[in-house]
Amino acid sequence: MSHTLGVRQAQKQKTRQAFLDAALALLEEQSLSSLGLREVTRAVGVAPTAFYRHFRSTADLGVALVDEALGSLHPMVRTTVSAAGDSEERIKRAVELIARHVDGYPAHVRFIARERHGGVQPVREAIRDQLARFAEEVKAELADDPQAHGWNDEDLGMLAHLYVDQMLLTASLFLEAQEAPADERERVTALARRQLRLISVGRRHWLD
Amino acid sequence: MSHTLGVRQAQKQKTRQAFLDAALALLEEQSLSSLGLREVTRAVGVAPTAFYRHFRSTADLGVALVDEALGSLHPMVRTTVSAAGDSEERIKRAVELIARHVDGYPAHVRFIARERHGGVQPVREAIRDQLARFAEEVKAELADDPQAHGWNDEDLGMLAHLYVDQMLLTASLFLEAQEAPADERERVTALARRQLRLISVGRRHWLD
DNA sequence: TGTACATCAGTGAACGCGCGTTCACTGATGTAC
DNA sequence: TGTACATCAGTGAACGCGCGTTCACTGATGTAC
Repeated sequence: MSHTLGVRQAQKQKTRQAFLDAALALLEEQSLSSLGLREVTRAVGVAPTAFYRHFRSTADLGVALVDEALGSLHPMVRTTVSAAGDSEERIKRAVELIARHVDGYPAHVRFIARERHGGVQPVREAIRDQLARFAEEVKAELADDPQAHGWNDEDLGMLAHLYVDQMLLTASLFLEAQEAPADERERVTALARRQLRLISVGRRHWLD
Repeated sequence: MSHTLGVRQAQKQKTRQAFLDAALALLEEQSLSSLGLREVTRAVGVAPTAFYRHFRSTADLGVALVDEALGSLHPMVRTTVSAAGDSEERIKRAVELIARHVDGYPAHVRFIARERHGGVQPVREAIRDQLARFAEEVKAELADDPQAHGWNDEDLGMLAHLYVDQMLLTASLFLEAQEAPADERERVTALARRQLRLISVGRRHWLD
């Protein structure tokens, strides 16, 4: 038996989501540190004061956006790393999955790439923590691979971070490619594959 | 015989530099997209209207900062890549050079990391272009290395981009480490070395 | 070298505007009996 | 089921403030003769 929310709670959540959506849209063309409270409420269509019923500040809203954005990234990372098949096939699939995620959630990707090094400390910290959790997940996934035999914990962590950073950087390249001539997408795909291939080679001969 | 600037020109350049310095300092705690014109002039100690004698807008000032910041990065990149010695020694030296650059120009590093994916388009473009030039330089440097025998142009480009991104990411990790417990620096050093080592291994066996 | 005029970096007053935050409010939803 | 009261998401007026930009200005520096 599922817990049904009261009408009031449901409406509140709906408004909250409207704030998150509106903010994310506005953030395609600016940084969080310049996002105005009134700007967001205007986009949602409520009074400025309604904002305070949901968030203390735009920084607070930003932290909520981090959870939403990296939540959607979670399944992608898992699928990417655990993709089956031989090395070349896995690389192809991984890059494809990244491209598809960027197509599906461009604003989320942009937000994370932008605010990871952005001007709002609590948001930077939230992203750092979430990415660290990601890296841990990736590390666990890597440890299961027979190729990881003989690897120590720190080496696995290093590789996991390398993959996570590489994914994010590739995602942001795909994002830029969205507003570029059509062949840019293929250039990014080729580059990303090549880089993953080099990491694969390094991985294979790490213990030589 | 060197061309000496008139008093007027010299004073103007001095004020312009004061604008750049003040802006860079203010940008340690916010993004360019929220930097105010009056905020900068207040920090410099001139009237708000003086700003327009030097820049059209804060975005324009941002582009000027890109040139300054990546200008200072230039020598570092060259030295890092061309560092002599065997592989392990080169890696140690490279990571050390990055750490030293971050100590010397923390605000420059922060600015580039922040605005690379930031909310101001012309600045993003300026950074992208400058980093592309960097990658070209690194590529030329790599091509001179005997290890590059048999590598095609695209593979060299891929490796160059990988190094440039890796350098920037490492630099921004060192930056964060500045306001963390002392041993964080060593953790970053160890991680960066390990990652460069993996890239080295991949590079060595690329043509296997 | 001295004089008369041109240039132009920096000034200071003024403008209209949107900002974040406060406060007492309204009226639909929730709850106790 | 009906009634009386409590809760609380969203309102709307008001505030003081700093913003970007305009404009005519000043006075030191530069230039022509």
